Amino acid sequence: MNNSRFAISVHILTLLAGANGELLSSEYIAGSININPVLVRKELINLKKHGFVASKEGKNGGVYLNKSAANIRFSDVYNAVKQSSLLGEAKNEPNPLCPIGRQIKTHLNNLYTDAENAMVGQLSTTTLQNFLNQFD
Amino acid sequence: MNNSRFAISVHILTLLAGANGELLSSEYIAGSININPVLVRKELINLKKHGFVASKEGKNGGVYLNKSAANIRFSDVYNAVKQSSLLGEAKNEPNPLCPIGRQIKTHLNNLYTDAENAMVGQLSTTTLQNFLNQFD
DNA sequence: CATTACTGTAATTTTTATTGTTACAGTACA
DNA sequence: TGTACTGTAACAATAAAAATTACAGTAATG
Repeated sequence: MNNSRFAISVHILTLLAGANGELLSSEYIAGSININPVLVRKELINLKKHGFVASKEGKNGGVYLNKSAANIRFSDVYNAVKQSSLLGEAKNEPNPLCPIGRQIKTHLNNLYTDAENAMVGQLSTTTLQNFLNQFD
Repeated sequence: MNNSRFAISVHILTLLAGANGELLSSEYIAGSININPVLVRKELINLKKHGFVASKEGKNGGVYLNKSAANIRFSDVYNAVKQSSLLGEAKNEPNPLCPIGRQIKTHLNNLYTDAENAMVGQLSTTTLQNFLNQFD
């Protein structure tokens, strides 16, 4: 994860889970996170695509949770948001003439996959509802 | 991890582990990874600081592994290289007036710590020697 | 003892990624 | 028909990463 998209998505979902079905505007959400509303709307596109939230356009519109918080695991959020490899991808193309360079991408990918699976397994143990319950 | 430092460190260590004590120059290493030699040298500073490698200055100098490959676990490498939070830190400061915003950093940090621990646990199951053995 | 081949490191530039901003079309309520 | 939203595109600003240049320091070697 190179950017703060996971944190932003979790923040959005937590706000919505705490709103009890009430619609929240991207302006309001952005105010809580303290980022630009357009960034929130961009992130919402992705959260909608994955079925976590739905929105209502027009006046008095806004966003709401489209799935029960107890049925949203953090592994789901992670998978919805992830884009790049967990441990960072090398941008270079290793030297194919070097016996190590030639094969390292393959072996690194396997290593990364195992590491990521372990992490995702841990994330799957917590739901949005669990998370929300921690707030006073 | 925001950049490819983990991959670069692993690549360096794998080359050295395969070199059987022979000194490798940063130029040679950079050639295998296909990055700038200065980046290699910078990364070597860190690997030296953590005792994985040692170097010899001057003509015919170079770098060598300072620890047996079987005693270097990937979790050690990860810990030596890591700098930022695994899942990405939000740069913003959430709104302290919002009940969610006020507490989310704490709860997110706990979540991140658990996730990272799971991943590091997995990384600790593989040594540099295991990794090297996978190469033809 | 000068030349050569390295490491070590600082300073700077270039490139790429991320985040923020502006602008405006589309939608729905009142 | 005005107002308050979402949805998006285009672009600008900022930050982070990577590459480059430059050179001092060190050790082998003829």
